[in-house]
Amino acid sequence: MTKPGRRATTADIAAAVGVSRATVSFVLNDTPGQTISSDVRARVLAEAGRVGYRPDLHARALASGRSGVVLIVLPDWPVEYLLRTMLDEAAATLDEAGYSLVSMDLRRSIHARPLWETLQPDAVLSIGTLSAEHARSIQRSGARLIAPTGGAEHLMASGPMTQVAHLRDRGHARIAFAATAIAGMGWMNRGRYAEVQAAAGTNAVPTSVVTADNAPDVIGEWHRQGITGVVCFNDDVAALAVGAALRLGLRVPDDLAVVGHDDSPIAALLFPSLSTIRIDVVGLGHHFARTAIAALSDGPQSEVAPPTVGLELVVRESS
Amino acid sequence: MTKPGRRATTADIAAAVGVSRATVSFVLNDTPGQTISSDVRARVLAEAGRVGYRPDLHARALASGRSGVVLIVLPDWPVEYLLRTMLDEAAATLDEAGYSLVSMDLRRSIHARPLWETLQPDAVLSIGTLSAEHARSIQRSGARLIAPTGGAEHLMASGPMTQVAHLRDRGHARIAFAATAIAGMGWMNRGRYAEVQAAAGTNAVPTSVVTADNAPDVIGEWHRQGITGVVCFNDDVAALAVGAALRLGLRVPDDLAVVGHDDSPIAALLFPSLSTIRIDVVGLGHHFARTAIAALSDGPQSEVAPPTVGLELVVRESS
DNA sequence: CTGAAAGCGCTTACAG
DNA sequence: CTGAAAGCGCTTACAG
Repeated sequence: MTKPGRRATTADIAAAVGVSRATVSFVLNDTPGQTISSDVRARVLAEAGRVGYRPDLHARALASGRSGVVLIVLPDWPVEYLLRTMLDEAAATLDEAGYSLVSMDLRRSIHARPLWETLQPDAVLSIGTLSAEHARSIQRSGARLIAPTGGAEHLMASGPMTQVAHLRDRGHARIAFAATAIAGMGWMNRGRYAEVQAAAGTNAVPTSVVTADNAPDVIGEWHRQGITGVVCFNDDVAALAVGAALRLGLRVPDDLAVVGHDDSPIAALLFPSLSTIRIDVVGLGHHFARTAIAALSDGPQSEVAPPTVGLELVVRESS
Repeated sequence: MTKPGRRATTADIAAAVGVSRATVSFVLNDTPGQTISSDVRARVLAEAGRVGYRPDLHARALASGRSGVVLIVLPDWPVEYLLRTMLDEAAATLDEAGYSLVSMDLRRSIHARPLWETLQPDAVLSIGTLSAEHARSIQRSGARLIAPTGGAEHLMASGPMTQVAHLRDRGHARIAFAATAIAGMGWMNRGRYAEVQAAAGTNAVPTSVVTADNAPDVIGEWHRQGITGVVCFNDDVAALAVGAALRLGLRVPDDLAVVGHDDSPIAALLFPSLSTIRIDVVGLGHHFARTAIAALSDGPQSEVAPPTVGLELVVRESS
């Protein structure tokens, strides 16, 4: 353990083995293009193991100019369970390439400084749409900014299509779209609604933001209008729609069929359980990681093809 | 902007102002115990602003031996919505003290290296119980390990007490405890159950892990035994219990009262909505941050008093 | 009270 | 093919 209370450094190893620090660095990093005698290599490795050598990451980052950290900025979407799985996959993929993934979300309290300022990552990967100010701030920090063109939200455009098609299959001609009341989701509501209209082949699809307070009124009104199928922004909204229908004495799915989105944990828990759209988050995570790795590699800036996000209809009791 | 394509350094500022780099550092960091003429101070600040100076964090960390990063290891608990709010508060508190908070959870894929190895944080704050191996790994990384004595789970011991008291108030003499099937929560199930028994004043409290599959059987059996009140591990379990009761044709809360725990988002969404226990996560977050700051401060290692976690009963329709 | 100098622990062009 | 030397951008004891 060399000197007590101090971590071993490359200098310690170099001195013990009787080579230069450069050689130690080459061996430890498997630097390509270096020819180290297998004897020296073995002795360096042995000594490193003996003293429990652990490189100082800050020194390495300072010398190499790369921190090995990729920061991912999570969108302000109410889909944490989805993001988790996606992050797991992205982290694993990045790890194989020698990067470690740190995640943050933007809706932190106002005082805390964004992590790209305090972590100095090599790259910042954004899932959702970034404000111009944040984008500038990231550029200024020196990190490479990687954001999917148009934002990741467009990746799931086929969700509403699938929802509508399913209700059609079930024989529901008159449908409505239930939007979320979550702040900041307005543009996403509109995007989904537009998809629903396109899939339904008409602009005359009733729509409303559905909240715990207004759900009975909205659902009741739709029922009176002859609506028998409701496409929901997500499973939380679907839960409200189903709850309201039940309170009104309607049968689900007989009087009103409801389809959620995201296959959130509550979808299977509810009674009746929710039909919904499951997203291939593993594929998404893998794609984001590959995008970051490609952008960080020295080669010519290869454009990364937009991913094909797998969406799958999960049929349960509510439809 | 000094030289194009390169960030300004303290050397650039020092040269422009005509002072040493040390002076620049003293001014920029407001280093106590230094006497800098206000003229010099102003000129350094002005130049720093002009060139948009941003310190290199890796260089700073290497020189100072402190990274300014606190890593918080999230427990593998199914309470993400709670942790989020707690993290917000902890991050804000740490930020004021000059630290930035990074969070990770342990159930990442096996290949990804833990963040304490790749980030070299000053401290690692653990919320839940850490495996001995992880604890050793953290120590080895050089980070200061901060873990609440006995784990944070003990902080909420009074939750079950409140649940039981509430059902008693509602006139339910015969109660049962519904445990969660989530892997790794066994010890927490047992802890909660022990609390329930203590609060009920008897060891004869029926208990069972409740899953989507067995819920109707379990609830039906309890009903036949004369149980009228169910204390649940959390709101997800409560949702299962309520759903099962409804499927069996029981009225909630008339035939069976159910109390959840955590006040998760679904608690208010469900029909009937769930009575539950709300946790003062803001207070918790603040406490964890203060603990870390105290541990990191140079002063004598002051023992941090265990926090008083506020728990509040939220009465809704299910009880 | 001030600032020149040493040093933090690495990496990597470059000279041998 | 090898390794001595310079350098990354800061901080901070220490000498003036």
